[in-house]
Amino acid sequence: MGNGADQEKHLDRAFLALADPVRRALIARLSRGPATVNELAEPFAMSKQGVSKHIQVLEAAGLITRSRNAQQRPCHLDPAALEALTAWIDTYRLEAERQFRRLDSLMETMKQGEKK
Amino acid sequence: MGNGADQEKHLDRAFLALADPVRRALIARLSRGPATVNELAEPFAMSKQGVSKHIQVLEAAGLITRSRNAQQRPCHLDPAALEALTAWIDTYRLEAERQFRRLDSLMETMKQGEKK
DNA sequence: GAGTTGATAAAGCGATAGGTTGATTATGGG
DNA sequence: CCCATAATCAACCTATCGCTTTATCAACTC
Repeated sequence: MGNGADQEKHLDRAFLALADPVRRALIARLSRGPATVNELAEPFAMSKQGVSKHIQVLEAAGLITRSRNAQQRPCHLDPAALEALTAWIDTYRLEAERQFRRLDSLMETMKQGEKK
Repeated sequence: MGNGADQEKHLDRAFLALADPVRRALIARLSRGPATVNELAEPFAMSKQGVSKHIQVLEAAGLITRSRNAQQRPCHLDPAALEALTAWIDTYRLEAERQFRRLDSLMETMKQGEKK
């Protein structure tokens, strides 16, 4: 075990974490620097507990890490975790683009053949 | 309307579409070329209707498009849709990395100050 | 036009995501 | 020690997700 299923679970959690406007807004905020739960919750028309849950989702997905400063537990965005996601997407985007180019040149070849 | 809420909804759908191992496998398959529902469903221990639903999720998210060929409705991966997602992620990843570098050079400056 | 094949629609079901409120746990200050 | 602050836990509710089975639609074949 732990072969690829864990990776799959991790991708599940990471992409699911991005599939929510509140969590994306949290990420946007955290990209500009660390912040506490209270700071993160302030702009939202939502209970602090609700935001705290969103933060836990982001943490479980590995997209953010947390430190400690007295009672506060500041959140930090992890760029490497984001990069892992773009890497996954790009694998298949690039493959698809390669296939398209292959098809294009095939059609070009066929068109040349017709002219003869 | 249509200001930014639609974009948010679109990102919701797109990232949610990626947050499932079956749908990611479908994307992986489609990156190597178009395929019909039957072809896509074949490798899965799941009803064809189940796979069809997954495909509809991918289509609603704009990640794939569909054409028509007799009774078949082949699926095609849309690389541009994938690129839009990496673009969103990279916006915040790059910003976060910029902030880290800024912090690093600040700490470097402070260390130099101490030496004096 | 009757049958066949590819794909979807509809309805139902268990699991879980996302939100609330109220109680509880740390940590620090006076 | 007592109190305030930061954050989480626990229980609960509703909506949605993922999947199944049954029935239906759409396009071709003979």
